[in-house]
Amino acid sequence: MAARTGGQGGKQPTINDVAALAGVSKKTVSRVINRSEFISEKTRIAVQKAIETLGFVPNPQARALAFRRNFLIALLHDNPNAQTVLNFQQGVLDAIKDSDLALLVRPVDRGSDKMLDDVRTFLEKQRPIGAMLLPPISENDELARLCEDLGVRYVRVGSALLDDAKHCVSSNDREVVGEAVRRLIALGHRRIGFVRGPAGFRSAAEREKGFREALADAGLSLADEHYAPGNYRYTAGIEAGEKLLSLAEPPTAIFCSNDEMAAGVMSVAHGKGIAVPGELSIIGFDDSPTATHIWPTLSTVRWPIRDMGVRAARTLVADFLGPNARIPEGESPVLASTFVERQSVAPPAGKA
Amino acid sequence: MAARTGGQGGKQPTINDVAALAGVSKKTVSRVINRSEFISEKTRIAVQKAIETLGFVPNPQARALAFRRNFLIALLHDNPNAQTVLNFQQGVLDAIKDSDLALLVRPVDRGSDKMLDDVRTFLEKQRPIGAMLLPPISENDELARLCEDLGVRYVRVGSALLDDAKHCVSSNDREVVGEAVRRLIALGHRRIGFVRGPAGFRSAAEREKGFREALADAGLSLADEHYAPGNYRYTAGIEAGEKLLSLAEPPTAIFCSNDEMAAGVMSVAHGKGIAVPGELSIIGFDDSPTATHIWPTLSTVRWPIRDMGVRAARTLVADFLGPNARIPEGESPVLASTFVERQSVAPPAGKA
DNA sequence: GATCTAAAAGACACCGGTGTCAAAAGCAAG
DNA sequence: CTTGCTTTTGACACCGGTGTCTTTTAGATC
Repeated sequence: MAARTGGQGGKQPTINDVAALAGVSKKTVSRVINRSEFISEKTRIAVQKAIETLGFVPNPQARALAFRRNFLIALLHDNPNAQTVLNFQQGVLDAIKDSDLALLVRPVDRGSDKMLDDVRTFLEKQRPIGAMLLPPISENDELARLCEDLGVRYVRVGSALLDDAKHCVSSNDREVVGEAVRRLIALGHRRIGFVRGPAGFRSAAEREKGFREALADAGLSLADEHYAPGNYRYTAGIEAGEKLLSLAEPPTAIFCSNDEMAAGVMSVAHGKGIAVPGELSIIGFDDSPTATHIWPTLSTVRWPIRDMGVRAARTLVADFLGPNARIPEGESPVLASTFVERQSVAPPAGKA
Repeated sequence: MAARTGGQGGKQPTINDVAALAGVSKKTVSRVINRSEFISEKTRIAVQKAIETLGFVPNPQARALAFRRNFLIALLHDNPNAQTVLNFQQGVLDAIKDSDLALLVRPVDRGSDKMLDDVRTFLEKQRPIGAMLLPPISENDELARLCEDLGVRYVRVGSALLDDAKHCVSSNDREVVGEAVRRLIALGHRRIGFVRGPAGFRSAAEREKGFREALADAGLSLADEHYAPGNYRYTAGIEAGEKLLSLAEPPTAIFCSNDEMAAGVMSVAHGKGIAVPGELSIIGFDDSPTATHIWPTLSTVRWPIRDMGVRAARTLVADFLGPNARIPEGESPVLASTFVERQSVAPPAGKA
């Protein structure tokens, strides 16, 4: 509600204007802006008034230059899943809303051999305070080292601990996948198929581990023929569905490493006239919008991605976000994913 | 492939270091950086060499300060559709990839009464060169005026011309919706339902116009009972589906103003045992990932959103993007949407 | 009132670039 | 070798803030 100057593209007032109006030196104004404690209440109020009268907003470039530090944090991602990126982004923005920070978004191409150079140039140019690395690029150790070398703070977001807690935000995917599988087993499923994520993805490996552990705990194991590779794409789900559902003894339930592939499996089932969930239960992972937009709605694992965005921002720049953003010493960087049961899961045929 | 300094968080070289190494004044280095023409080839080469030796990267904050202009462009959005935002973002990044520009992302809450103040503060703080407004906030005239007042360039992205060509990028939604509807009519459909987008959205109005025009051209009209309101959400699609498919004489085809609502209508059809496309054809709008992830796959209108991102960036800052980013005088700011036919469309029952 | 001390305010250089304008260098013509 | 002009280069102030150090002010004590 600060009073405004005329607008009309007129020049923004500077710290000098404020100083002149308040009848103090610019350094004093600077002290007020930065909440210095060595300033008398009377002066502070006078300066505040001048600031409001002029509608003064400190120039962040000048501050950045003088502070030798930019009030920017960067989000680096190479993500096939738009919703995830955007939700995370939203969380970060929630966290930095009332601060002086702004968010810079930078997609990177992990396939390119110039990737490291690109990121280096970007970081050298923009000099953000810190960078947040989303999976799968968070799994790249060279990238983390690069940040370290450049003096840029970083946080790696992942499905498992990738680094020490100071540089890490993750979720307990493995356990929750286990929970989902135990649910299938409890319903009576014994032949449970698995569609894997792409090789080289930590998230894919974690989900597979959780899956196998849960089977093993129940004295079951994953038959080779019930295993399908994948790459997190819909088409891989189609292929996996074709493979698993053409078997003489097809699985009665299939766990897919993400929702997109689950949607692919489901459409193969529809095409073959296999009822979901009557004859086939399906579980996905991500709780993407697709999960609720397909029919029947998909049971899946919800990743606390927005909260992870908040947490990542706090981990990175708690010191810029005010006292209640501080993360208590020793607090775990692992946030809880949850299994969300929807229509796509039921007891196997003949067990209802 | 520039040679690197040691790294290790050591200080970045500055323009002074380069000048010293090359044995010239810093102003001369500045000329090289900015490709000034008043410089001899010999000096230029010497300076270039010094730059490469040191791995010098100009400090953008200092430049921003001296130029009185920040090398940032902002993307303002309040968008329910993550994929759209991200695709657009990607297009913008394609366009600015080899430039000095960076992208700042800023979601805004169009519901909040502080929205204008928030945006104003943001723009005053960051002082981007320009801002891109995505729908629906692109339809807000006050926001455009605010940019104007603050001397921030702007581009409004929309489904129809919202402003003069200098401030506008749009797509020809109306015509393409017409094309889709004509296709339905050509297949033999006569009872065609319509699910509308939210009131106050220009895009929703455009789609409805296109729909009604095409019907009218064929001598048909939209029966009141075949009309359902909506808000672009899946649940609205469910409600619309319940309404339209419970009629004594339900429509044989339904046009939905976006894919999400189409997915809702489709799941109602599945639930009622109505075959898609055998007994009901469905068309959506957006070509979101959902469109290909549901079964049967959804016919829809593809918005050239990534291209619109490229175009928006060029419209905004062609002068920063090199000569081939210039938009030829008089080129239309309207990009072509296309009708994408998939499985969800067929002749009406009994007409096969 | 004089003296001492701590708190508050200011002077001035500096962050790393660019703009302006003057000086130097290069070159052709006289 | 001058002169006159154009091209190239440099000196210096400046963009709008902050850091450091000094000076001023206010209050306490004698």
